[in-house]
Amino acid sequence: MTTAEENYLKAIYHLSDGGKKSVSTNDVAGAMKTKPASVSDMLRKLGEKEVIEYRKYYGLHITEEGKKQALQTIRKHRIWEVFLVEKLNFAWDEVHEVAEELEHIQSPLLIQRLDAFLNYPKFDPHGDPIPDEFGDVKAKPRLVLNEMEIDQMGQIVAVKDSSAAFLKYLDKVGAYIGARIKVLDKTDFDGSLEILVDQKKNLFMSKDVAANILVQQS
Amino acid sequence: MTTAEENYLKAIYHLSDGGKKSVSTNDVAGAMKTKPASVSDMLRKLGEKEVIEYRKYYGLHITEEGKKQALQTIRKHRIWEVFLVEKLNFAWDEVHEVAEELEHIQSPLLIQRLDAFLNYPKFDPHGDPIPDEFGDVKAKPRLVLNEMEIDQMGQIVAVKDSSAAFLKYLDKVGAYIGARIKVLDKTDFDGSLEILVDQKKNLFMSKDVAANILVQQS
DNA sequence: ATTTTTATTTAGGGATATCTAAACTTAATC
DNA sequence: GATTAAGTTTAGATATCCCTAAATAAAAAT
Repeated sequence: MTTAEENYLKAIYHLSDGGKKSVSTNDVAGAMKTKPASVSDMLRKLGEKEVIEYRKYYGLHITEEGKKQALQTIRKHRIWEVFLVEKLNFAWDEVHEVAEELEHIQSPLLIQRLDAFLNYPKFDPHGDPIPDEFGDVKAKPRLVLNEMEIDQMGQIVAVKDSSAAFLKYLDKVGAYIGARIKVLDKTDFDGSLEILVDQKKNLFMSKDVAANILVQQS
Repeated sequence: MTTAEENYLKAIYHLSDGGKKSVSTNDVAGAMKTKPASVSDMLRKLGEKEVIEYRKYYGLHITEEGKKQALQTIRKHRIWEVFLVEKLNFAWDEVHEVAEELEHIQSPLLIQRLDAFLNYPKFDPHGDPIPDEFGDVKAKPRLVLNEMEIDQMGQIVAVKDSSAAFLKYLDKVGAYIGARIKVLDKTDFDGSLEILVDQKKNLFMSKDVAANILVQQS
């Protein structure tokens, strides 16, 4: 597989939501920032390699083999992201571009050793799970914000209370679905928390608020 | 610069002995394991980019700009080698291929951070010097083997005594010009050393023998 | 000084990955 | 159901990097 093929396949995997949905030529062109004409050509090739099932004019489905290969690329990408953030002190929003290059290095031994060096991380700095070498993905654990420990990081994925008042409050304090958070401090006395949002904003939050925020740990 | 261009320029830099010698099309084809016809094409391109000075049928000279760029690629290659050996426990003779890929990752920040992470190494695992970010190369320090400290590594580069008897002795114990060594132990009493050769062979050596072996430190 | 050998370049072609423009298929609208 | 719109594919180009075969230049040999 060439670098371009790997990138297409990875995009297709994401667009198909892990193989669940059918994907169109235009979808792929959008994701890859190329023209539909270029995509048609690539889809024909990927079809021949049997990593996708391609029917002209009707879009494509990723095959089991395709999924496996896409997950290996995703695995490498996310392991490199962990390395960049944890060892080289990159910020979590600075790593994507570089990981995009590093993921194409061809060396099973390298990724195996790197994984060990990083102590077999299960999630990347964005909170996304790292597939294992067989392509198995751990479901992202979800928990209520007030159950997190100090120094744990995660991403806000949902709220329990979706009343206008609550959402308005979240908006006011700068929290939102997708925000990356880190628990800086917890007060045993009242269960209140101090949270770092997007690596910049400090936020004090009562237990009652935290109990209504669902977080995906990383 | 493309990956292929970077690789050609690096090969040219080495073949020209750092810009001292003129290089022929055939030399480059040999080093790159491509055909001379392919090289001619590439030389024209590199000439247009003014990293080499190319005269048809008469070979080429690398330019100052070319040297600078080649040294940056070499810098990246060697820094990655240090990473692979020191952090990921690769053997020094396993790293070249992977470093050959890693050196083409385009991110000045990455190499800067990696350099810091490795504590600004001056030599790669083969004992070759790592150019700094301006392309300046430290001369390789040479010293007599018995002056090395415990745990220091290096490469045998020459002998003071080149008598047949001495060379025969070296051969017998498995030491040779180019051998990679590490000082495992030193005995103060008689100045004798215990040496690891090529990461496998243990060797006891008297002070008199060690005093006749020149080593390049790394 | 001519011939032979060696080195090098040019010409033409294949693979990858991209593009624009034109053609075609399917879906949507009237 | 015909027309229009949207989506997709094909055709033809360009750029990179490689190849083989043929042509040409330079060096070596007679």
